Amino acid sequence: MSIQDKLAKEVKNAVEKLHQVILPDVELQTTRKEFEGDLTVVVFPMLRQVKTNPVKLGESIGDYLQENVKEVAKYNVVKGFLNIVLSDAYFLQDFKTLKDITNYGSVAATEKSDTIMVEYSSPNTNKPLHLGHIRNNLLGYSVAEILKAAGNTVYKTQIINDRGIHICKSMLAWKKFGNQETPETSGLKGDKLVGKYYVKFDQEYKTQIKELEKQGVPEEKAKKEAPLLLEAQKMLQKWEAGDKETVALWEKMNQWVYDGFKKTYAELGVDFDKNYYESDTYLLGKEVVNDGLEKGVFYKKEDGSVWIDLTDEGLDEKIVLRADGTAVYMTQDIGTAIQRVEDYAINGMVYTVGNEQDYHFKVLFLILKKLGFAWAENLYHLSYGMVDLPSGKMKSREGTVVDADDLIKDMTQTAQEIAEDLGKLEAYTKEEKQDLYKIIGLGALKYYILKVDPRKRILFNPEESVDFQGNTGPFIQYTYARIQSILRKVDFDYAAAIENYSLHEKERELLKQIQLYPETVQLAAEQHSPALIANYSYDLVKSFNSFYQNISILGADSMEEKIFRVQLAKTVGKTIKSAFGLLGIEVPERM
RNA sequence: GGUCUCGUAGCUCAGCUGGAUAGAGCACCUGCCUUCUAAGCAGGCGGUCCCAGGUUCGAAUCCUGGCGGGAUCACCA
Repeated sequence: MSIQDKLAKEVKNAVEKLHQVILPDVELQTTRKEFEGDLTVVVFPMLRQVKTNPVKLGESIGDYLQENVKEVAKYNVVKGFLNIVLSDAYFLQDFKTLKDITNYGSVAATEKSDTIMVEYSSPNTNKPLHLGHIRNNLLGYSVAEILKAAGNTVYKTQIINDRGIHICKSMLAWKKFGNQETPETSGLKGDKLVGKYYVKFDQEYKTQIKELEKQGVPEEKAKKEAPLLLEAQKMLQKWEAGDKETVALWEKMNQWVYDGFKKTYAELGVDFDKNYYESDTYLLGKEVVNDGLEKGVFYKKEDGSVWIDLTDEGLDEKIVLRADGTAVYMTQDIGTAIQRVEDYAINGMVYTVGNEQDYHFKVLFLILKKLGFAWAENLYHLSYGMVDLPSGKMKSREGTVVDADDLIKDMTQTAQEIAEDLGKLEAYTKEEKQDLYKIIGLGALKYYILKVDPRKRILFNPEESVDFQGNTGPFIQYTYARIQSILRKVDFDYAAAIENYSLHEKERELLKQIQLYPETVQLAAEQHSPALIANYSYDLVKSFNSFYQNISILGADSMEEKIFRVQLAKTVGKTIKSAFGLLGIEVPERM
């Protein structure tokens, strides 16, 4: 039983004994820094049932606890707040077991655990990844890791949008203007090469529209009738008909893109257990829709299109199959969801997709529920805000994007400049340094993105580079490196548990912070929020640095102190590494 | 217009399942490297928690109504 549960129970006992009143529950919270104490009982709510003054009641409960609970050292009452000071013995005892737990903070999966598939990234195959994808990737990867740590079995996946008119645009432009250029001949990364032709298409398309307008064609009509667009549409039809040449080109160019993505994912440190391709799953969706039509979940309009009526739920009607029988976005997502459950026996899914699709997922989840799937109750749209630039929205077609590869390179470069300025790394080889710069640069970027609430939109200003000081990734990495440095210097055995020890205020603070880790992981999993882990890491590290700067570890007076403080430092290091692992951020042994 | 979402210090953000005097970082100002890594620590400056009502012993937090930003309401994905 946790100390919180134990205290809550004892407070109930106390009130029952002293006032013959049975409390429904007891509110316990961590004591605010300004007051002396570790845990605080809020007395106010009890006044409804116990007619007395809050200070007196608090004091009588405090007396009872001090006498009957061995972990309670003393107490004080301020207004209606009963502040409880826990004994050093309690903290030491707790730390004794905690310091040797290998996966501190994580819970192993059991038979009762959920099996959850986390979808993230899910790019189109016509252009390279940009900053928006980075946010998506980091969030999805991190939430997957957090769910794992919280005791779930997790599969990571992405759905690749490999079909549709947008791919045909790149293909057509390459065919027309590409002169058979390949990643090898151009030296361009595959996804960059394909993206180049996507932009090229748009430029040519716009030129054609202007020319048509000059000839007196209205803008709307020109947009629809530009020869290039018509040609792209024709290409899509050929693709769907299985035209050999078109399919071969499609395969070739998609492969270029996959090769490019592979590199970016590796740089970012994210991975997938399974890829799904839209071109594979959209047909299954159609079958399911037809089944649902028989069951009466959907209905057919006169023109043959299939719809679902969600007006009872406060939503609109939504199309699930076109009049010509072809699949829409929704059809494919229905099919994909069902395919996944068949493949992996999952009972829950997390979709990491931008908040512009809130409505889509609301509808998707409702449809799956109406189709009667039990697992539909356990679907979650991890919706996140867009990443905008000071100039506004990022648009691939207009070239106003922060490219993922470029950004990673820039961050590494900045890390290098700062490190060279500080000049602490002279002793290392070129390769070691380069690795370190990447770890730090990526640490800065990942932390910067993950520390904010996913729902909020991020304004990213490339001019003001991401910080490396204060509440940042490098700050936390630095503390980790510093701890490792201390551990390397230790020349005595520090395995023995310390008892009968009087805790320093800073040690006590730090211990309390360490104790919070497991519940933070659980909360982060419940809320699908890496930000909670990031903020926890920061608080822990602040606590440690204050401890580190104020009292000496290796220079402590007694051996007992030295041993205990080294144990503390080591445990903090372990916790930082674990927490950053959940964020997908590496920690360096030195920096 | 309907729906969803965000609004906290000059800037970036915590806090939001109601609790004490609203917290960090950046920026600005003061101190601290002959002793464990100063990417650090200690401190100062800085707030009508968008506004107005309501519920409550108690509201940044919950409810209602405004205001402002964003998203969405396609036989696009």
